[in-house]
Parts: sequence; structure tokens; C-alpha cells
Amino acid sequence: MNNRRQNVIDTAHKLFIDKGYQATSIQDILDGSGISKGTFYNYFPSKGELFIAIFRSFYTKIRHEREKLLIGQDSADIEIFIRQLELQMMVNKQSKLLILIEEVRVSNDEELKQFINNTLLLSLRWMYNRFIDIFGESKKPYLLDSVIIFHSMMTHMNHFSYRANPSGTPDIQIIRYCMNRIVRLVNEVAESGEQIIDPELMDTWFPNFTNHLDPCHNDLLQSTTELKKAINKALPCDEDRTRAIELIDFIQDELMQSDKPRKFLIESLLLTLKTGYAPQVQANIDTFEESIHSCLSR
Amino acid sequence: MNNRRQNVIDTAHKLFIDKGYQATSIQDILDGSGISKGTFYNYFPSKGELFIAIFRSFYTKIRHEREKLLIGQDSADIEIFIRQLELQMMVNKQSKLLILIEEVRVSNDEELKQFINNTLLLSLRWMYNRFIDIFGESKKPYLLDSVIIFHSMMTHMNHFSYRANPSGTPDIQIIRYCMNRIVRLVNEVAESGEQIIDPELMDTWFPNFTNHLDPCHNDLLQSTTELKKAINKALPCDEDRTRAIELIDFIQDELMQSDKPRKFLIESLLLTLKTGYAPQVQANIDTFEESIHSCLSR
DNA sequence: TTACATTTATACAAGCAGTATAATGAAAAT
DNA sequence: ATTTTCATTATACTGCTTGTATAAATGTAA
Repeated sequence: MNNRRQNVIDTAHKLFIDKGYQATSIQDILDGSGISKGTFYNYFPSKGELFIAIFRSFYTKIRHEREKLLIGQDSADIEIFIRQLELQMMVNKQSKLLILIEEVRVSNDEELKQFINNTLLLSLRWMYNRFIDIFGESKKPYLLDSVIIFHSMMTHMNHFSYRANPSGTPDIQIIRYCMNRIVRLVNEVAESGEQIIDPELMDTWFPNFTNHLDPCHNDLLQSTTELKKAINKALPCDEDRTRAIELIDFIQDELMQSDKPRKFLIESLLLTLKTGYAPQVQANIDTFEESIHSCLSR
Repeated sequence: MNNRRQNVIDTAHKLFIDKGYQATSIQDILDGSGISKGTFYNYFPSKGELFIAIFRSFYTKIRHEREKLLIGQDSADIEIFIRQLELQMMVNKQSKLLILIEEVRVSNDEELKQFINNTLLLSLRWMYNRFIDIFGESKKPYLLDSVIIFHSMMTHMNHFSYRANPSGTPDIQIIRYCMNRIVRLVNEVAESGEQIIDPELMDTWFPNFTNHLDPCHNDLLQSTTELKKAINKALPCDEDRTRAIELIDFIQDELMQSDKPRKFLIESLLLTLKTGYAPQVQANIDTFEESIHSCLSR
């Protein structure tokens, strides 16, 4: 039953937080959740996949909430971006995801390492795109450098601030501090023309996301982003728009996160989307549908 | 024989670089260096201690070379600091120390983790003191924030630049890029008065370096630094000065790195120092001698 | 040659991830 | 009502890990 499986996930998550991923043996998880070894390996093919299951649930949640904050807002508004970051930090703090990732990022499990690596890169790419929204296309050549610096700044200031005073500095203060720094930094490097890493190279960092994993996922990401942008422009800011975005997010998730995407679900939602909500963005929906079908027929 | 032991260290270092620390089993090291298990545990009490042995040799080297660059120079000169950073990056790159540390920093071995942690903090503290040299005492309240940002910036830009183009951006370019950023940043936060972490708190981050490890080491560090500063001021920039600094460094190392500091060596060197080289800095030498004796009589 | 230290080979303990299998139980289909 | 199906359990097993223990072999210096 799914309830039992979820219980194992929760128990393992607690144990991982308490003792660390490596230090938690499968036996610990069995004892903690009261199941047998057979059942465990019936639920998860390996300890690494269990971790991925934990991680995926939180990360999917973050992605959704994060996009929700953007609906109907000006994507160039820094305050929205700050709210998105705040949300991320909150989820990370409560689930201790970042601490666990640090540990797993260098574990023995090659598959797990690559998964984490990809997720971090995706997170970086999201931030890069948001920086383009905020600082404008003209600053593009300097925004990958800036994002890398911003990300590392946030991570480390957060780490040491927590260490200096566990109950101390509120997240928002660190975010604003880093944001103040990076705004100046972007203008500075744009003016002096200093560039270390060409953003074009970022795509080459996704080794198996674009290669061994279905290339269609890439198309899907592309068309989803485009479609959402179009909808945000075309539709007024109301319930319909919100619903449409939610539909699209659900379809994307089902296709990318699930092993066996439920075709009937997707077909139905797509129909709703086409007829009900968004006749104005027909072209984008067509592209979207195309990439969906190429995903389904892999 | 010491030669055999060193051979084991070298072999292990190679294996660690190739396969990673965790993935390298002791059996691999035995096979690689052609010794038996008994001999291994005769040389090193554990795999973790072997790692520390590897690490320590490189880090000691870095510390020495780094200080040598400062002899007879203006400690506020940014160019000297840049040269010191360049040196560090070179040694790290060639020995892949940083990559290994990343892995070990989150391993199961609690003792090893703490050792690495301490070393990183020492490195941060060194950088903080150098920042005080460079930016002046007046900027002190903002320099810990700045150092944390600078350090994380360097690490990550280096990481991603290597990833984007392994044979690419030379170290010096990244260092200068980060240095340009941080100079502006320091002035910026000093002007606006934004502070996240109070530098006073840094000392509380050394859990067992100041506690379970001899407190005398702290005194020793203090008096060594003071003495070297005094010598740099008092003596002309010649061979005598260089020799004196080298003597001091050797004594400090022998006391802090060796399990059984060779008392006769230290006594002898101290005498040389007192009579031969530095009669002008008697006061400092007295303090130095005091902390040496408190270290020896622990 | 004798005495001592180092090294080797090997067996061992306790732990790990993951596989395999026979027995149990309970719901579902006939 | 009986049989089939399927998840679950307990347990034994493989092959790996770090680290300990020990007797035999080797070298080395007095």
C-alpha cells in the first residue's frame, strides 16, 4: 500500500537528518519503519533510489510553489524573486535537503551523484533565467558568472550565519544582503566587460539530462516555458490563468517525474486546456502537444 | 623504513585521486603499494589518519611557501596576496586536495571530518587576517562577511570554469576577477554598514582546536605571528631575515604537527635565533620562548 | 650467532548492501 | 467456498568493507 511506502520514506528522511545518509543503514530504516527487507526492496530498488524519492517530492514542491509566486506578476520584479528564494530556503531548512545533498553529492553511488548534480544544475539554470528576466537580455553575457557567485554567496553566508548563531539572522536578511551585492556586481562587470564563463557553455554541463535521458524532455521544457509565457501575456490575471498554468505544470511533472506517465490523464488535461482556457495561444499549444507526444512515444 | 611509508602515502594519494577516497579500499592500497595489512596498520592507525598524513604534508607546504612570499614585503599590497592565492591554487590543483576534501568533509569518519573542518577554518582565518592587512582595521567589522564571500566565490568560479573548459581560464584571471569584485564589495558594505556575521564570533567556530587540542597552540600561533611581524620590521631584507623566519616556521611546525616534538632540536634552534639573528626583538622572542615551553610541558 | 624489530600471510569479527527463497496471510476471482 | 494471486515476512546467503589477532618468515644490528 502507498501509505506504508510513504511511511518508509518519512522514517528514512528522519533518520537521514539525524544520522546522515551514509551512516544510516538499511537495517536502521527497517527497524524504524517496521518492515522487512523484502518489502523494502519491493518498494525501492536501492538505498539511492529511496533518497531520490525523498528528494524529488520536496524539489517538485519547490518548483511548483516557486512558479505559483510568479503567476500574474512582473517577472522583472526583484521582490518576487526574493520571495521565491525565501520559499526555497524555508523548504530546504525544514527538510534539511541541502545538508543531505552535500553528503550525497560525493557518495559512492554514481547514479545518485549524477541525479543530485543535475538537480543543482537545473536550479542554477532556473536562477540564470530569472536573472535574465530581472537584469535584461543586454546583461546576458555576465549573468552566468553572476548567478554562480550569487548562489555560492547565499549558500555560504547562510551556512556560516547559522553556525555563528543558529537562531540568528533571518533568511530574508541574508537574501537582501546578497541581492544588494549582486545588483551592483552585475552592473560593475557589465560596465568593465569582465567575463569568466560564457553562458553558452552551460548547456554542455547537462551530461545525461540531454543525452542518455530522453532528448524530448528538453523540448518539453522549452515548449512549456514558452507556453506559460504566452499565457501570462495573453490571458488576464484571473482564476482561468492560474488554472491553466497549474494544468501545464501537472502535465510536465507527470511526463518528467513519473516512470509511467498516465496517458489518459494527460490527454484529458490537454483537451481541457485546448478547448477551455487558452484559444488565444493556439500556436504554443500545438508545439506543446507535439513535444508531449514525442515524450509519450519514446 | 620511512621510504616505504612514504611510498604507501604516494600510492594512496594516486588512488584517492583516481577513484575517490571512499571508493578506495585499504585492500586497493595494499595491492597498489605491495605491502601487507599488518604493515599498513603499523604505519597508520586507520584509513582516515592516512588521509590526514597526505593532507598535512601539502598543507604545511602551502603555509610555508605562502609566508615566504610575504617576507620583506608590504603586507597591505594586494599583488602579494594575489601571488599567495595563486600559489595555493597551484598546489591544490596539482594534488587535487580540494576535490578530496569535498569528499572527506562529509564522510563517516567523525575525526577526519573535524580535522578537515578545522583546516578549512584555519584557512579562512588566515584570509581574514590578510584582509585586515589589506583593507585596514577600520573595515574589520565587514571583513568576515567579505572573506566568506570571497572564498566561496573563488571556489565556485574555479569549479565551474574548469567544468566549462578544463584547459581554460588561467587561475590568475579568476583570482583577479574575484579580487576586483571583493574590493568594491568591501567598500560598499563599509559605506552602507551592512553586516551579517560579527568577526568576533569566528573564534567560537574552533571547537577542539582551542579546546581539546592544547590551548598552548593558540598562544604559539599568536606569538609566532607577532614575532615574525617584528622581525620583518626590525631586520633589513636579507638572508639573515629569511633564515630567521625559516627557523621560526620550523619550530612552529615541529611543535604543532609532530606528535613528539624533538625538544633538543627546538632548544638548539631557539638558541641560534636568540644569539645570532635577532637581538633587536628580545621582547617578542621571550614571549615566543614562553609559549614554546608551555607547549613542550603539556 | 644471537636478539630484536619488521613484515607477511592468513584467519577472524562485525558490519554493510543487496539477492534469494520458503512460509505466511489476506484479499480477490472463480 | 475454494482457489488463485500477490504483498509481506523471516531468514539465510554472497561478497564486500574496516579493523584485529597471530604465528611464521625475514631482515638487521649487536
